[in-house]
Amino acid sequence: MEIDRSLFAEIIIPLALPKNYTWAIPEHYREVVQPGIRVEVMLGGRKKYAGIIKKIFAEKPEAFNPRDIINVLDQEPILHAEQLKFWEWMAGYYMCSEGEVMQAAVPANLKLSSESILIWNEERSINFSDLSDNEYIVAEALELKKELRISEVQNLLDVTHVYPVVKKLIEKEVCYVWEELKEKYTEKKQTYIELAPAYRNEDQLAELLNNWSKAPKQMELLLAFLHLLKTEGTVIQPELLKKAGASVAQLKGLIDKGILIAEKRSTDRIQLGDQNSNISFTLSPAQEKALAAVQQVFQTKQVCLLHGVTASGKTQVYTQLIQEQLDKGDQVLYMLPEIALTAQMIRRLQEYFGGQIAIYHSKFNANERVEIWNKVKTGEIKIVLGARSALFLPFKKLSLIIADEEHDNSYKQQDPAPRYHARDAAIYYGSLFQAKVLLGSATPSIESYYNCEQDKFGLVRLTERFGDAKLPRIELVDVKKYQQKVKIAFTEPLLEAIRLSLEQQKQVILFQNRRGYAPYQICNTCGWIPECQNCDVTLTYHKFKNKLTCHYCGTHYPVIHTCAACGSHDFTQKNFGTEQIEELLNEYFPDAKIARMDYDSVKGKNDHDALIKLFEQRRLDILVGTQMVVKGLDFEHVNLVGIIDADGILGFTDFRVNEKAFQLMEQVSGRAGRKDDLGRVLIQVSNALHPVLSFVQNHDYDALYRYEMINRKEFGYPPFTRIIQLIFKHKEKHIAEEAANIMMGGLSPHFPKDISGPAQPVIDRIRNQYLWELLIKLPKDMQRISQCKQMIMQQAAILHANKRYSAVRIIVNVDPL
DNA sequence: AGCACGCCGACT
DNA sequence: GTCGGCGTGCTC
Repeated sequence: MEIDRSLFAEIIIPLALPKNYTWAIPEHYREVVQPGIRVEVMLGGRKKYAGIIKKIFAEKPEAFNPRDIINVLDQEPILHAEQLKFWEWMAGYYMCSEGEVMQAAVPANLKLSSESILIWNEERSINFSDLSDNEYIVAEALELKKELRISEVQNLLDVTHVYPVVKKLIEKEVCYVWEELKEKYTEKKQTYIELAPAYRNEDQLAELLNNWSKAPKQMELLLAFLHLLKTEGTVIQPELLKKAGASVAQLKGLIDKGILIAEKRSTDRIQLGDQNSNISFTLSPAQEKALAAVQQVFQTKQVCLLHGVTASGKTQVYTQLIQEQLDKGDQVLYMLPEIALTAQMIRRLQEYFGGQIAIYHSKFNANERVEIWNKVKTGEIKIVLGARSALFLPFKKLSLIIADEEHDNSYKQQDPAPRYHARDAAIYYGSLFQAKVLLGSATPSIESYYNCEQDKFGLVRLTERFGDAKLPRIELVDVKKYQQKVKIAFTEPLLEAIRLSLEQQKQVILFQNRRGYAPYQICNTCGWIPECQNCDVTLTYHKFKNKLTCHYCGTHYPVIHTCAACGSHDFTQKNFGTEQIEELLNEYFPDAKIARMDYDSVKGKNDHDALIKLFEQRRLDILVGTQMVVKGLDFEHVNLVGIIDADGILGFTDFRVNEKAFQLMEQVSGRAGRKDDLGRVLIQVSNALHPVLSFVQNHDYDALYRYEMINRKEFGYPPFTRIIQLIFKHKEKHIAEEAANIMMGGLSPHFPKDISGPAQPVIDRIRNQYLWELLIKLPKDMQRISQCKQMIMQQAAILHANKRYSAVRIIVNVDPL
């Protein structure tokens, strides 16, 4: 028998396949393949993908005949072994495929796209008599060039639909389709302008300038160049020409004279700039103590929670820790929730670390992301400041991960799989590198605090605000005292407080957690409330757009004037959104400069930064906003924060109400007051006895924690358990419900006490799909959890084998919080 | 994710 | 009679 020396590779391709597929490695690629290298593979009839080799083995699979790899795309792996391990863990833990993890992890440009190409069929006898005019044109071009892209065919023809023509040509065997995998990543080349070596010393340059006689325009240009060189370090052609208002010809004059040189080279889009500007700063004694305590914790524990009140200067502690890693030559990942990644924050860190820091989040363009990817891989980039997606960067020698604002829900990816929690995943990822993980928050999540109590994480507190600043005074205003029948937005005490602040030339932040103008409207005759057709959510009136909007799915509706239930035309608008609050403020304070910050008013990221800048520079007096005003912003001159409607915050339907309400109110109030002025926080509320309010008033996180622990124990929710949420989706309500309950039946013999059933309808219906939910609450027992996951997969397979339920989509969400 | 295969409504 | 809708299933 012939000895089979063939090799095979398990390859991850960016698809939601139930498992990884295997391809054969042809003889001539044997020497160059290794895990982490991308290869081009064929899947199905004509589709090609760039997949990543996970592992290489010699045993031929029995069940199928692997196809050959077509091509090897890299000379060296695009990631390290740690990342592949991390993907595997994530797929297992969050119950998704490794392909889905790859989708989330790898920048689009490292995944490849296929572009169809038409190839001239040499075998066909050249007889064009049976072709139409358009077909003839294309066929002729094909005969000449042998191949054409679809896009080129488009240019050739004067019709909008090229596909029918192409289809006919293929049928008539004039050509066939080939597909080319094309690397989308193109290096950006730019023309750099530099001084010619002869003029690089001061004397030579001075002499040149002093003896300048002709061409004043060129002189001007040269001076502009020197200025840019001094301020920016490097000079690129378009910037120089723009700044000097000069033409290419004038620049060419200087180059021809041998004074300047132009060089085209690929730029690094991320400006790594100069090293460490090292603005020195000193830690306060409290910060010093906290830093030492964190270091102490890291001696014995991998994870440390830094519980520091707002404006206690956690960032300075981080900075110090980051510096330590840099001194060791290691890398650091600093994660922030997307919303807190503001220009203000970035600027502050760049001041400390100069060009060594790279910013990374999903809104970056693809080329930039690839560059950062590569530089993190080689270790050239030491610090990455990024949102949750930065966790997937191919770090080489990571020694510290910071997850700031650890409690923030946006660390959890909800929609496309992998439904991962970046804070939790960071702890596993860190463990692969023996890296330490620092969680920071002024209002820690209950589960993290619980982990501290269980001695799993270390806990360090920072209870003093930086620079002697005091915590603001928090006052409750009982709205019931000030309003008659109709709900009002502003009580007299709040108006008075705003007036006072404006008189003192101070700034005011008003917080209202509802966008739009009026959150809902109600028919005065029968009480009918307009709702979204998809989501069963009340529609919010937006005055500016003059539309009703569903804040859940984003659908717009024309304004409704006629009641759908009784035909009455008499509607009342209830409650206040930020839009209306802003309008009311303009009436109350016509002279104040007022701005609104919410999802509708800040479209792009730049609008957001611009607004913050305006406020920072005190060009605005009052800022009205939703949650957006809360995150990671420090303003020097705010001495009043008003919470318009605390009832709205305390009345969420979520079981985490209290935790969320505390977080929101605590974070907003943190915006008030600085060293010279402790500031005021006014909370308008009708239920002034709500316990959370007293926790907020006393800034007493521990009291909230104890209160929540009792609540959670009653409901059997985390942190005592691991939760797996199963969502069943189907067009027909009862089929989704039945499927959910059958799953429950299948699971309950094995996990009798863990499942909360029967299935519950999920709050909303999205895109005509009905959603039913099952919750499984498991003790933190590794074996039991993996047993349960296996059982879920098994039951799902059984369910799908039944024709009736084969179209039920099952979404598995592990730790759905 | 594609894409082919396959089974029921409005048209040259 | 067909063209074409999108529901279901498979891809190493």
